[in-house]
Amino acid sequence: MRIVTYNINGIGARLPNLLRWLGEKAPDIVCLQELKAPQEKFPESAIREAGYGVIWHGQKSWNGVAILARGSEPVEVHRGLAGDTEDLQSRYLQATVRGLTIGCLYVPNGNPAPGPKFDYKLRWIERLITHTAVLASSREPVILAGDYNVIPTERDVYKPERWVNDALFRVEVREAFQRLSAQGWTDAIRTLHPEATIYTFWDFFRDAYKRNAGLRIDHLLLNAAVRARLVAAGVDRDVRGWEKPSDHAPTWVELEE
DNA sequence: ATGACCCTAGTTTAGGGA
Repeated sequence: MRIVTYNINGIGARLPNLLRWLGEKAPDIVCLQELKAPQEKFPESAIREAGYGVIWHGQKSWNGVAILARGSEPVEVHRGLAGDTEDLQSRYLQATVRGLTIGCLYVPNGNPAPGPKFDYKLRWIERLITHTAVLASSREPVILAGDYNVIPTERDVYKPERWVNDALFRVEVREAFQRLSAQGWTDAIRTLHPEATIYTFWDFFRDAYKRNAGLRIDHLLLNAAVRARLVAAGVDRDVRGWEKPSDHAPTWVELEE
């Protein structure tokens, strides 16, 4: 059973790409981020015709998350994170699918740092940490899949020295990601590939993909109940080389049924 | 250090992304 996170950078512009990928890979559960579409403009019928049940939380122009399930309907449990009633950004959706709890998340970018956007990022991660505490220790299987906008370590970026002051790599952010992980989450890709250079994002600028000047910022965190079932993890890197690609590539785990 | 590119909104240039 394959679970994937994929920042598609605009579902309007990326729909042909997304449908091709769904057809070729037939992933079981897909978490999408950056829909960049209001609720009513989500291409629900195209997704359903491809064989997927779906829930989504749209937003005009920016953000937006969705959970797709092949041959079944995700059952929504949470829409948004508690802790800030004034936060209207669509960045968190949680559902149960085929016995799994799936948190689909899109952490704020946070640049420029320091500044209000960076403060919002740090606060958002704290709200996430509060929300996930009980999930980490749950005996039920839970996966937190998404675009974390966090480069966890120097191994996860092509030139770490260039990123030390960036909101994706600043120590406050890495420290917060560490505290989240310390609740009992397993970073699937890094656990199965401890030394490998693996990226999930390549800038549109400067031929970043061709040069493999990438970042690893899309992660699947597994609680102990899922960790026991983990058999493989990777990135559909070739999708980044398709025509009109997103700047991110689908990032996945394979679980025993 | 800078700017390179892409998406959206909605009319043409600006904001956001990372």
